Amino acid sequence: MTKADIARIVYERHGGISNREAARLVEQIFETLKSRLSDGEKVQITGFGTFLVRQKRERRGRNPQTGEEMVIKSRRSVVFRPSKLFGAAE
Amino acid sequence: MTKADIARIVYERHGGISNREAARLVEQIFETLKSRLSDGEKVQITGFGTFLVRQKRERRGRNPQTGEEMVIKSRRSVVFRPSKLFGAAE
DNA sequence: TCCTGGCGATGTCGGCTTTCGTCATCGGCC
DNA sequence: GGCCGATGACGAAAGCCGACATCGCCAGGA
Repeated sequence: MTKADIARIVYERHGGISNREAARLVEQIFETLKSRLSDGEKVQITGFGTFLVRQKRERRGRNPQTGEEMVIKSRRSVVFRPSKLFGAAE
Repeated sequence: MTKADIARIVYERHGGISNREAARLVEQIFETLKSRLSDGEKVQITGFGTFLVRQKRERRGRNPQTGEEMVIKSRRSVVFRPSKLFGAAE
């Protein structure tokens, strides 16, 4: 499933907006999420899950091509914590 | 940040829809995502990230309250793979 | 609908990091 | 006002991430 699929479903279910507007809305929502997460902000979508930003420390790894050890730099990552309300999680 | 914040931003930036409609849209989008992921489907939002459904095998754990060993049952989980395009991931 | 540019998946190793069970309480989302 | 999510305890097992080339597919514009 992709953004286009989501936009189509929004268009079909919502009514009153065009396909194009639906696509723009979907784009806007994910751009907003991305922007906030990039700023380090936590995002909580009740019933869906929570996006958290984690700061990961520098650590050792290796170049998988050469086998040489190298440093994986400290960086931020985004983790998703699904809501316990997800169905069929069996 | 929560669903309400996202809805407000959608309302502010999009125009032509009410606050309430914006909230419904946001709700609809995440309900759709949740539903598809619950069905085991992968969801890819280019530029944002990919949600994957993983089947995790049964494994050992322990009751944190009693210290007794117990089994963590096999189950499905959703993992999020952020796009490499996330900014400020430094 | 087509075309083109760009995004994402894939595989490799290994030391370190994260996962998850239960459950009561409280803050906050809807 | 009711429901959802965060929190913490332990430890075996699962997952992370570097580089990078290639190929499949997404997405936006015409």
